[in-house]
Amino acid sequence: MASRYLSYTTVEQLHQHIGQAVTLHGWVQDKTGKGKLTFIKLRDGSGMVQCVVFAPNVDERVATDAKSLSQESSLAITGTVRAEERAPGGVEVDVTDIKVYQLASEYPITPKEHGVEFLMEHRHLWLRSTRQHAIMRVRAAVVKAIRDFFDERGFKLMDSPILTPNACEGTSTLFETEYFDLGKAYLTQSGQLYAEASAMALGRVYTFGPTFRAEKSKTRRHLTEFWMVEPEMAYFDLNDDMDLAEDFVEYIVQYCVQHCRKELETLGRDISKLEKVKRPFHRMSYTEAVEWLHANNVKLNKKQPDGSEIQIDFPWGEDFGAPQEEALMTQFDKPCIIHRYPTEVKAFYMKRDPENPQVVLAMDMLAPEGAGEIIGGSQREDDHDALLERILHEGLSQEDFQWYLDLRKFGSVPHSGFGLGVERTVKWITGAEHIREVIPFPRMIYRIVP
RNA sequence: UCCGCAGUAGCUCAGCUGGUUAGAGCAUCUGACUGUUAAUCAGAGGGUCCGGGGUUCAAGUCCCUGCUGCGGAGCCA
Repeated sequence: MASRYLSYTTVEQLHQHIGQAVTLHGWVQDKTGKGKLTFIKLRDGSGMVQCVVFAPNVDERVATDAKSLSQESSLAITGTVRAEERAPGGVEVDVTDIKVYQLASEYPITPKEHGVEFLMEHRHLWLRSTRQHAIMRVRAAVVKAIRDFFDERGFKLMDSPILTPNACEGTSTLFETEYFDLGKAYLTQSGQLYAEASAMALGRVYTFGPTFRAEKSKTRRHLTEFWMVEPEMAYFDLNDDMDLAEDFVEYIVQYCVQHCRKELETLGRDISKLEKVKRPFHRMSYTEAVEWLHANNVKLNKKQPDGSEIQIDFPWGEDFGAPQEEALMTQFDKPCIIHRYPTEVKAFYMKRDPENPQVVLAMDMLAPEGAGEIIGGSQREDDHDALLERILHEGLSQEDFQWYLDLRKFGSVPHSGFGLGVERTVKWITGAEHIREVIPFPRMIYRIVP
């Protein structure tokens, strides 16, 4: 592709240049030598290629430069592209010239193994490693799939504010900051309420941005700062919402299968499992799920007042924890939507099921292979008085939510939406062990550096 | 926040029932080698045994305490 600003070749394009002279710009991923031969593994962001320097064939200066190269030194390499069966990418470069930009010294991340703490402290450098490189490319593909999916279906991007005056859901803890003379402001934990207002203006919208939770969660599924995409649709009921969520997740996964095959192979991901992620997904109500837990003897660990733990039959009305969700998903090899949860465990803005006021029209999507919850959504309460009653019942301030209540006074309609956690989705697709690997610079309860 | 585990060379770790000079591999530096890809071979340098206190003739090892990190739970996407 001709370009005004890209005057050099990238590793990705090398197979189109066999037999030609090219100049590559990148970093030394690794170097080995054998006598008069020096092998430089060059990484340039698009991929990696081995470059071969044979001392008798080049200037003495080039041979010396090649020998002096250290891991992560930056350089430009000029040479001839040659098809090479032994090379992983099928090509090698016979070097004729080297221009060193900077010689790195004592790069801390070696080709050997490292501990998590060490790698996290060097996250800014860890991102250069093959595995992290592959994960970040999948992440970029997931984000593109998300945008394409909604943009191609007539949804409008309507970003929600990050600084907010109050909580969307009373439960979670919020990051707090001073806001001039207006008192406290909080970092958003969901753009949903604003997405609802946007949907009443534009019909079908989505908001996409970072969200913040000051919960002291310490698990491999939690970050304090994570990205969430939240579509909101006027005139959608819960079934429409679930259908859309299904289409959406199928689209993202299949997009990655198609466009990130190389990356997924690098990660050792079993792609056949992702290929199975096609509609229809499984669906069951909360009540059916509880019955399944009973039938399969999955118990709930309950803490006693004296601190000891006992196992009891899972009581209807309790929210599922990670052990229950994991048990439920063992039977499925594609996602499962669980719907109609008990009113008490869900947020105030969810609409009660007209057929059973004990439950709300909520739905969560659980991903297979232990990935857990990736989507939470619901049909929203569209009746002014019912919503007000829920707000007061939760002990929330009517004044804070006046603008939100207004949406039910001026042309209220049935509407629904959901939120998908980008990092949880990338974690599932890449098969990463821990969520900290799937965002460039993770923010966690005990880590904010780098 | 609660429960459990760990901290020894730049990195990953070993170090027995407390015992005299603290170990390996990788990384780094020097040298050899025309096909390496976690190269190989020969050599060299490299330590506040997490901090503080205690027990003991003697502590990397035992006890107390603090700090840091890891795994899990709860909360959630």
